[in-house]
Amino acid sequence: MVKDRINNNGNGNGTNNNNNNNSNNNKSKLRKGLWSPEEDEKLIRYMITKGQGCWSDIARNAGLQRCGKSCRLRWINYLRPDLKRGAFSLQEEELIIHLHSILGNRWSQIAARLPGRTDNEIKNFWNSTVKKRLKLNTNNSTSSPNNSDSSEPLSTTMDNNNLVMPLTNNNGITMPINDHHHDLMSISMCMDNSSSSTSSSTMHTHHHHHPMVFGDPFSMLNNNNNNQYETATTGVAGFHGFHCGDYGGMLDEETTNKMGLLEGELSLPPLESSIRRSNEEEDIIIINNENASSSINDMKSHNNNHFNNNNNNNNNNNNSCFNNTTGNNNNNIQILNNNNYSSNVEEDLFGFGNHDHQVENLRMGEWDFEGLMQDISYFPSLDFQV
DNA sequence: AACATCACCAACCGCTGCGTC
DNA sequence: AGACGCAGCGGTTGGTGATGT
Repeated sequence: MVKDRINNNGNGNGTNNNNNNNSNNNKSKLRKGLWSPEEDEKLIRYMITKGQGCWSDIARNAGLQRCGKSCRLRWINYLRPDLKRGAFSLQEEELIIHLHSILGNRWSQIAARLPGRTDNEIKNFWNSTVKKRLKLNTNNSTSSPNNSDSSEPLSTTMDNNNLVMPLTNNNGITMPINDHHHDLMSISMCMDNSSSSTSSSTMHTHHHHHPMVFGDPFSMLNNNNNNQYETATTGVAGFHGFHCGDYGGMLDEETTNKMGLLEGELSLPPLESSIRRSNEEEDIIIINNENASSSINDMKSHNNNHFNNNNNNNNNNNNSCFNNTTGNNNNNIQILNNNNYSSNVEEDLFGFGNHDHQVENLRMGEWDFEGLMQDISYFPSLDFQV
């Protein structure tokens, strides 16, 4: 649920408008607080026509009395057309829990593995929902009394030759993990497919006592479970090259075939940012028959899902705004409409292009997934190669 | 109905890292 | 080398609607 809240505090400024800063007239004119629909429209128009660039320039040139930082946040967290919006699915929640158990409060890295979700969104979701739920679970079971909050990942422990995913972290949160479906597959999902060694890894998990939906990494891309396999074949672009082994018997043969996967082979989403920098590029086409404003309205509607396949694709692949094919090497993102409000925009329009740093950070950052996999590879019950 | 409290989440703040000059 | 600008990140705040009393 997303509320389009308009800030009406009388003077038209943000609720937190800081008028104390009189040393800089320009700054004092900058709006703060909630964004108005007009501001949204301005920003979207600008991003559509000009694409992404220096945010302070964008703020200025778009006629927004906002700082560049604010524009950037608004775009990334709210206006970007590839945002999924809506409630988190169970699968996403599971994934978030797992990723958090490994990454800690590295929200951007978690978000990079949840297509269509922002770090802010995940962070809020975690703080408002998951954390509480986990604490409840903690209270219902014995757990570490340590109550300090922590941004560190939860620890993993060994239990009788089985990997038992994080029991408690420093804040005493006990992960609701009694099931063995919390296995290495979840860890593997966190890995960057840039690693050649991991991409060829074969991972076996041995315990699938429950038909864990989480095992379907594509379902998290689409809330409509009826269509999850459609999503698997036509869904979010760039899901390639990451093979995670055993599906644990969760998919029958037909499903496997439908997904176009070899038995025991599964392509999982790598880092979203990695997707975006993939050499295998995708056509992203937004078609609008009306005018720019309707395009904008469409983008602003939270059901737009330009980048999510859903039941409405009418089995027409051309309708898919986000064609996922590993062999698709044409990389144009096009905004099309009938009113000359179209432009070929660079990839950056959707915030894709500006993740170079992020990609680098993710690859070079402090979290060494390769190392993680090596660290865990000696777990006796985990039969995979690194 | 009125008020208090809770829950959610958009947006801000401060900090860090990186690139450029 | 250091100053500066910018992007990005994570923590925090505060407004608003929902819910409880």
